[in-house]
This record gives sequence, structure tokens and C-alpha cells, in this order.
Amino acid sequence: MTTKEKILEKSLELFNRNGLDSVTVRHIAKALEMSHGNLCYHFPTIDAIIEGLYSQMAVELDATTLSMRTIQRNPLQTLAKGESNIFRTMYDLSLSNFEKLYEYRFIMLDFVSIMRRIPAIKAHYRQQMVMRQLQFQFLVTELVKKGLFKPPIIENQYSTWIHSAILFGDFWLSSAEILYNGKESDKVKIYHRFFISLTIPYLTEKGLEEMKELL
Amino acid sequence: MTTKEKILEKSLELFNRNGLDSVTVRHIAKALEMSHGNLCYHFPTIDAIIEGLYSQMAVELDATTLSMRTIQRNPLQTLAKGESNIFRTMYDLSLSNFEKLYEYRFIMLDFVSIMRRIPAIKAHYRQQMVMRQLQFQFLVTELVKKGLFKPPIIENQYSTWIHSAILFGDFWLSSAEILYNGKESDKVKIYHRFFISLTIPYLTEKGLEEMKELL
DNA sequence: ATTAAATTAGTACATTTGTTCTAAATTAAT
DNA sequence: ATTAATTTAGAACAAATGTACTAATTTAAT
Repeated sequence: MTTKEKILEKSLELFNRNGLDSVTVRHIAKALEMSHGNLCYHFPTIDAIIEGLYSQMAVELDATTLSMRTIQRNPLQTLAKGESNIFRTMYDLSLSNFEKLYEYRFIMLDFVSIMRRIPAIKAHYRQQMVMRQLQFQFLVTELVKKGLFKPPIIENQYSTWIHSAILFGDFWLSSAEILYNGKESDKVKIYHRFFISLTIPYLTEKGLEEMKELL
Repeated sequence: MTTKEKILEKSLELFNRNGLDSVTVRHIAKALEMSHGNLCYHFPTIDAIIEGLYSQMAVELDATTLSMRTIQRNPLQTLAKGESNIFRTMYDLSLSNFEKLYEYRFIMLDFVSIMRRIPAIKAHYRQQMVMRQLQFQFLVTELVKKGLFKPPIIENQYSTWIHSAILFGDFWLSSAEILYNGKESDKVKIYHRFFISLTIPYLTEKGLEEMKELL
């Protein structure tokens, strides 16, 4: 493991534990038993560390999104494997997404602050968001075609719902930080279940049966 | 207007404009053309200012919640006024809530950070949350009874939904801060409409008609 | 083995910040 | 009008922080 990697790893640990505000280059250096002068040799500013961690997360999230893209590219083929697969795939993909966000939770917990501090991150996030929206949109359309999701009752119903689903995805960690009381090790699972449950009123009877099977 | 009030007012303005992190006692004092020594006479710490503003918001939010409580205390009487009233009331109350949150948006934009810094605020918020949850629960039950909301398909469906509605209420400003592109003056209206739209799949046909009338 | 490049430690400096303190000035009370 | 209380300004201090710089040490290359 290179020094840069060691720094990123330890920084993530400290950011997650103590929050963005409370961690300084000196803390990180001390935790690594190196001089902060040296640390600044590798990462001249603390923002560079944050940016490095964000990039890491983005890359790792992309790995899961990639499977999503496979579905998108060959939707018929993917869906043809059997209808129960699509929910299972959705479930698994969103869960690994949630887990990844938890791994980098300091970013989500200080989301606005980070986006304001580092414009490059904000730009990247906004770009990703356009993609996410399209993927969701596509997925929902497929689900309606397949008779698993109800057709929209009013115009734009699903795009509104997608928007709120994305919002949930971005801020469940913040909400949990303040309200969650249970075991830390159950947090991801529970909020992910919340997330999945939000689809229920949109399901057809057929969709509901499959979902019940899954849960 | 007392000096304390002037300080709170100007602080709110600066916090909203520049973000929590970027505002110091000296900035506030300078904007008010007073010495920061004097400012610290009225508010010994910057956290005291934040706490003051949070209390203000809480009190003002309570004013709207109070009307909510009137419904809760005399639900039959309130509902008997005509079924269209309940949606109108919901709409108006949630809108004034959204407007109030916008007025104190710096709090919502640095929600986690503030809750971590000032335990008293966190405690108060958590307490309020229990109330909010109950009010929502009650409201939904009434709406189901009245035949405006569908009965739950699976157990705890509505408590999950309420949870996510509260999450939306707390973090729409954060999401908008990063993603919203439109006119600033439309922000509240648009996100509030989102919020209201999230009820649609839960509405009965009767409910849907009334909602369409409202929107 | 020698030279060049890189990494590292430690120091130093300028800024900022929250907070305290003192003395002056203003206001209110009697 | 005198006294007491409140308010204000400004200086002062300590701690923390980001960043830069220098010199030493280690590593890699030839």
C-alpha cells in the first residue's frame, strides 16, 4: 500500500468517526505517526484529501452502476431471464449502493458543506445525477411495461417519485445520524428496507407478489 | 428592536447567505457596525446565536403546528366542515412549514453539523420528531377512515411512508442546494409540490379527485 | 558507488477564531 | 444630580490551522 493510499484510508476512518470539521492534517498525520509536513507533501491541502476520497467512492459506485448499465444496454435479455430477477437485481444493486455510501458516510453527512467547498465535486455529482435519473426512468418504464409497476396516474408521477427516491438515497444517512436508535450494524439494512418499501404503492398485484417474495 | 434581536436577525442573514462555516462573531459584528466584544457580551459564544435562531424557528414552527393540533383535538369537528377542507388544510400547513424552513435554511443545510455541535438542539429536535410522527400517523388514519387514503396494503406501510415524508421535509433544502436550477423564488413552491405529489399513489379515487382540484 | 530524485521530519509563519478582560461611555434609577 | 447598572469598544491572549520552507534521509537509477 502506497503512502497516498494509507493517508486516504486513515483519513476516511477519522472523517467517519469524528466528522469533517474536527479532522485536520495534523490529526491525520499523528494517527499515521508521520509528520504533517510529509502529509502535505502528498496532499498539499485537506481539500485534496476529501477530493481523493470522493473520487474513490465515485469509482467504486461506478462499479455497481456498471452492472446497472448492463441491464440498460440489454434490457430485454436481462429481463427475459425471468421477472423475479429484476426485483432481485434492483434490490441487490441498491443495497450495495447503500453499503458503499455507508462506507464513505462522512461525505453524505456533510454533503452540502463539501459541495460548497469543492466545486469539482459538485460538478461531478450533478453530472452523475443526470445519469442516475435516466437510469431510474428507464427502469421504471420497463417495470411498467412488464406489468410490475402501475402505469402513472398523473403526468410526471414517476419522475417526481424518482426525484424523491434519489433524495432519500442521498440523505438517509443524515437522517439516521440524528434519529436512528437501533444497532449500528443494522442501520444500512433497515434504511435500505425503507427505501425498497417506498415502491409498494406503485406495484401492481403481480409486482406486489414478487416483492413479497423478495422481502 | 433590541440589540439581541438585531444580532439574531443579521446572523440569520449572514448564515443563510454564506453558510454556517464561513460566518464568525467578527463578521456579524462588522455587518452590524459594532465591536465583536460587544456582540460577545450579548451572546458569549457563536453557538449561543445558533441556539437562539433555532429556538426562534422552533417557536414559529410551533405556531403552525398549533393549528395542526386543533385538528387533532377536534378531528371530527374539523373534518365535518367538508372533506375538501382537510386536503386544503394539509396543503396550507405544509406550505407554511416549507416557507419557514426556507427562512431558516442555514439550519437545514448544515443540519447534521449543528445537531452534532449543540446537543440541546438535537434533543429538542428528536422530541419534536416523536410529536410529528404521531400527528402524521393520526392524520393518515383519519384520511383512511374518510376514504381519501387507501388502506395499507402491508403492515406498517404508512409509518414507513411517514418516515420518508419527514426525511423529505428535513432535506429538500439540502438537495435543492445542489441540484436545483430554477428561479430561487420558485424553489419552495416547487419542492412543496413535490412533497404533496408523493401522496398520489396512496389516494383513493375519491381522494384523487379532491387532490386534483387542489393542484 | 555515485548521483539524482523522492520522501520525510521538523520548524516557522501568518491568519483566524473564540473568548476574556478592562476601561470608557451610556442609560436608568433614585 | 448622583449613583448604580448596563452597554459598548477595543485590546489582548491562547489555541488551532493551513501552508511553506529547509535540511536530512531514504530510495531509485545509472
